[in-house]
Amino acid sequence: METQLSNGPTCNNTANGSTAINNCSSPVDLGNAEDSKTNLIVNYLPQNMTQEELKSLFGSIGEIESCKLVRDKITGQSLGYGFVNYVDPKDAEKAINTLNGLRLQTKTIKVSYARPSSASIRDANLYVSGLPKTMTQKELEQLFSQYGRIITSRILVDQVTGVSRGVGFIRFDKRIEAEEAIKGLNGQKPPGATEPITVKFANNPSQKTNQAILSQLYHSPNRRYPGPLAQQAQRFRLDNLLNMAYGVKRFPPMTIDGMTSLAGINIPGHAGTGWCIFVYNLAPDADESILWQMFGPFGAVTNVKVIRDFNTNKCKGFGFVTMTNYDEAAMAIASLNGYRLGDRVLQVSFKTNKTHKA
DNA sequence: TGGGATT
Repeated sequence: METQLSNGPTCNNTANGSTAINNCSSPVDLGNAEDSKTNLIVNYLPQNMTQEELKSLFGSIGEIESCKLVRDKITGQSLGYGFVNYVDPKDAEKAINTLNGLRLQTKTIKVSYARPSSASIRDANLYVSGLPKTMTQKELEQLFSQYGRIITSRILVDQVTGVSRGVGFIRFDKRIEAEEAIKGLNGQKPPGATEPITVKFANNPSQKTNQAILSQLYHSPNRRYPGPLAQQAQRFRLDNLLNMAYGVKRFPPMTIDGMTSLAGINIPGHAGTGWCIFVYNLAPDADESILWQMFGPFGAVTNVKVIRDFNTNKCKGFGFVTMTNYDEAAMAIASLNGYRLGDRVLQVSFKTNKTHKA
């Protein structure tokens, strides 16, 4: 077993082999008085963000009527967006003004009014390939805007060079608009282009998630899970992120649910606080951040604690991590037990009732 | 040949 957190806390990476040019158009105003002015959709959430963290963040603005993080029905993985419905429309507006564009980890979240849920707005996302490498996002939108209202657009670029990969996405307001755009533009040459473009419906996001999960579960040799570990090693939880956000955004202090109240982790196997994991053979200078970084990629982590000597303040060699979901905790244990951190091989298991005296 | 916006 040689799973490695190769670059440690500062490991620099992005999710895949490509990144996108600016994908955030500004939140749209509601043209329809019947539309809700309290219900928001929040996009581009970090993969690991939990519903509770979403609620904590948006609850700092005002009273929330309901809040939902959208998850894959099968795997439970976050699909990276959610809904926040406020009691007061003024708070919804304030949340857009305050939180839209907030950077969380590698993401820049987008906060906008949710459109009324309707079958007509589903599956309205197009995959476009064969674009001229010189085509900008604005030009792409101009090309497609004749077919309807564009909700989002994006052009994928090479991660290293920043050059367009000739591939993009267009999300229309309505599926019927997307259908018309396919009819009108698939196989056509854009103005000035030498090659025709391909326009088709994009894949469904949850399918990809399922593939990724299955790949992690069944196709990784030797119980290694390089996806989450290598790609998401630098992920921090909401409290870290909010500290960063304070410097930029200035919203009122808040309590992070389930984090400040979970200091007493010594209660063995205590029900209701999640699954407690014992981590052994940490270095004397280990701190909480390394635990967040190692375990965060596997799912919802509510608490970490490094046990330190009272006098020296050095780590006694072990610590604890609490995770909300059993399967995520089990995955973390399977992946991280035997993991080499520096010159130490960690032992990771569910916490038992043993006492560990050092 | 590819990000992730409708509960």
